[in-house]
Amino acid sequence: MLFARTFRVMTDRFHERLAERDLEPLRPAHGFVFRYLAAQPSATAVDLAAHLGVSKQAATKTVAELVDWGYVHRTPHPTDRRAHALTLTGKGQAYLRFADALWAELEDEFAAAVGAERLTVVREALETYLADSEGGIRPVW
Amino acid sequence: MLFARTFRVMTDRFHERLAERDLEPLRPAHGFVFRYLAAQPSATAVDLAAHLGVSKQAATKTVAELVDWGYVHRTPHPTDRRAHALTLTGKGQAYLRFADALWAELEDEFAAAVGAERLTVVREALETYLADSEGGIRPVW
DNA sequence: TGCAACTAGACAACTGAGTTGACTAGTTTG
DNA sequence: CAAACTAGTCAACTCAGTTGTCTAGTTGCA
Repeated sequence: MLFARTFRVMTDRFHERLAERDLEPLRPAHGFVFRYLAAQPSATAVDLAAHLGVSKQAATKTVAELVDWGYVHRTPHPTDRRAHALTLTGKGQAYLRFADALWAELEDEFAAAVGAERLTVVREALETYLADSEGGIRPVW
Repeated sequence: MLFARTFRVMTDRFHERLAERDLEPLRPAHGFVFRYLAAQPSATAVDLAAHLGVSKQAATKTVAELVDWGYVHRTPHPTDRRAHALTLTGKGQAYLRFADALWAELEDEFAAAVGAERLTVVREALETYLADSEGGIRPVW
């Protein structure tokens, strides 16, 4: 429950600050899309769906939104004529940088509240735990 | 992002184990309802809605489900003839104990992965951060 | 005291982010 | 080569929320 509540507080703050920027109605799930596409250039919608743990249709819908908004573009897939390769546009990359800065800000506040040493321990602990738990990640928010 | 992913992994595990018990289709949000009602006997649906950060109608729906499933019951409100006081049934309390045990199990596994000392630090850090952030909590899951 | 303003819960219609099903055209494999 | 599989698209559907409305109950103030 502690994790849940902490996560909630941080996410709320993230989204409050995001809302101040008057961007498109980006959801937390979009964050995972951006990150995945940044890490996997030329991913397809089906790849993304598997990664996100949703149906291909849901992934395709999300991608369509991001394409409409100018964050992602679709190019012909190098080897499969049925598929599109999805890549972040410059706007998408700029958003990712902005989001990273925002999360860094929130972590700074966490450090201010609990101490930088503790934050370091927390980080290490979480990284260890996640290394031990590798698998697909699906956003819950 | 670390928080998000950690949270996700733990929640997934919680719900996998919950599914093994063949209970009603309880959602993560229900967890918050149980806890709130345990802490606030005689809460009303509107109280719950405010706490959860949802509309009164959404809260009422959720309560109706839990009433149907036997976890919550409604009694006349002591002072307001329009309202119902919501309380956990024995079944509701038993579920809460079970859920707590399950979270404790997950925390044990966390400790096994990262060390009990680190878990303690993590706990303290999160509690400090939350104490600094008090406000309504709404489940994101 | 009476009345305007407010409010709890219920009912209803709606939204949107997912789901499943179906289909066509493209791909893989034996 | 053909059967089996699959990417993306379209469509219908689900469900956990939303907003709007309404009636009866409550509060506060003149």
